[in-house]
Amino acid sequence: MSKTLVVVESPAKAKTIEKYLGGDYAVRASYGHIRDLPKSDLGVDVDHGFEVSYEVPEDSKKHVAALKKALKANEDLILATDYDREGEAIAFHVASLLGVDPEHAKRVTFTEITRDAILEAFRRPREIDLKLFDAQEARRVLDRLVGYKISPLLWRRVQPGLSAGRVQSVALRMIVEREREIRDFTPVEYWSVDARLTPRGEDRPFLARLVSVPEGRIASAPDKKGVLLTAEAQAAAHVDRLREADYRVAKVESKERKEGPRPPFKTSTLQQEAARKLGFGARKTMTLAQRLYEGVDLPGEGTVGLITYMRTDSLTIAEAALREIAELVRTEFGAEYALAEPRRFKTKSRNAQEAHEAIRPTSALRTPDRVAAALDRDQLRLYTLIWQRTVATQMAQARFNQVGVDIDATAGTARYRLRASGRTMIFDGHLRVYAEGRDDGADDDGESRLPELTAEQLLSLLELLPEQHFTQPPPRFSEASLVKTLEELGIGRPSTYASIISTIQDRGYVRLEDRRFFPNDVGEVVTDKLVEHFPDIVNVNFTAEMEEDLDEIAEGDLQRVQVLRQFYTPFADALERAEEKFERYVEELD
DNA sequence: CAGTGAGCGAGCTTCCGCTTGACTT
Repeated sequence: MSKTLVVVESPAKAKTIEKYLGGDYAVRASYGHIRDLPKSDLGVDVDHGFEVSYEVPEDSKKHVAALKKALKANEDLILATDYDREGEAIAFHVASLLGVDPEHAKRVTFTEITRDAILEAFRRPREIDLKLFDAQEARRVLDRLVGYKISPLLWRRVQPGLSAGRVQSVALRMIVEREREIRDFTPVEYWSVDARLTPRGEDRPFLARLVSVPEGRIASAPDKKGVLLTAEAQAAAHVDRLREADYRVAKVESKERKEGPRPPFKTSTLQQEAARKLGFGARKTMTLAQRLYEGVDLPGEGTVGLITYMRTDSLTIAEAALREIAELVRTEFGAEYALAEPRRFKTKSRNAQEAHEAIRPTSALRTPDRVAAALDRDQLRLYTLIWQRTVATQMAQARFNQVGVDIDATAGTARYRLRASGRTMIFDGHLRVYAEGRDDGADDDGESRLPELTAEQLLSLLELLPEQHFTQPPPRFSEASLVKTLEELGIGRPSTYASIISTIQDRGYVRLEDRRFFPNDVGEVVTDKLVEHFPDIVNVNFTAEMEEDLDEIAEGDLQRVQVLRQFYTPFADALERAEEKFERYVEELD
């Protein structure tokens, strides 16, 4: 019987797809990239059109051998690697290593692993997109040139074993510059005044904040417009007059506010939430997620993958999954929690390639309770987080009653205004299942319960509470906030976020203390040298500009060699100048 | 003659992005 060999990246994915495709197909995994530039040479001929030499890394040899063997046992080859730049390159390299002409190899792509999507995709194979492959190769070569040309300079002039790269050096620079902002920060003092009030003759106290004084509106912080209470004496003068004032409700504003759920998880937000809510590092989160993805033994079901692919930048949820979640919400929580139409989310991140779905349970019906016995404690905690976040995306908005109360305080001719706000939940909606965690440092918005109040109502003053504040320096990066910022800048990919964090620590550039990044001396020295000699490359916009060029290659508007030459000519000059001027760093580094 | 030490030379480190084990902490 003649069968067709299908190649994907991941063995777990291979298993699932094989199940959907049935007996005519044998599905095997490449285990990621199987061919790369050599480890110990540049592997790029910069004088001859940036020609590359590839080799199969030692660890990939067994996988290539397995694929070759599998192709012998089958008739045909279909490359079903991810629908993105890297996936296209893997397809190209697999074809060429298996002796199939990449120009005529059969290529199939899909963005969700569901039966319908797979079967549909296999109905219409296409060819490998050579322009997209060209863009990938340009990316690969550029990263190699940056990394392998600059790093040796650091070995000679700063310390052996150091490294520089398009991604890691920008990450390091952000940490170093943040530290300097903190060092240079001068706190500015300012004051606020709160009044504890109660309706006259009653005991239902609430807090209101002083928002304007006779001279004008108060600035809530030094960088805001208005009158700033800069010293205790200034606040005290107002407090003295306010002590004698008459308080009266001027206006009560009540409106309903609605709040929708957060989008489903992608790699970066999963890492952020797992850090906030569970205290997991990025590496730990990814290892646990990998286990959930690969699957666990469930009684009666065999080995089942519990979540979709965990290295993704997509917010899309498959239609079939949306239907299943909607059904679950209706039966589990009732019709008032359900949506008339599925809620869909669009990614805002630059540079997203969206080859996969969002991270979601493979079946919402596998509730955390039902899988608990098959998971260890941390796996279950992470699964629960993913399950809740996903289900919440298909639940009704939460509704709040938002009340704002303006209060006039009159002391002789002096007129003051205070404001109290409160919020009560009318309907929990999606919050019944999941509420996003807050970063520490996020200010409590001071919203609390207010008594029923009406305009013209008279109030009694119970207490005045002047409070001293100081402006705060920006916070040091955590793993999660670093990843978040990198993603916003389009730097790094879901598969590399955790390793970026490791690299800058392994090199001794930074250290984590109380889960915050602090730069070490060597990190500061390297950053200064790189900024001095390679300002264009350690710039947060460098990757974005590179991506634009890569898009043009993929569109066929530019050639790989043009982009590389345009990059390399000035880069080679900078290298030469750095070679002359980059002074050896002599001071003792620990 | 055996052991020591100075001096020399060779070889290594490194990128980003795709993927799992294998193997320590």
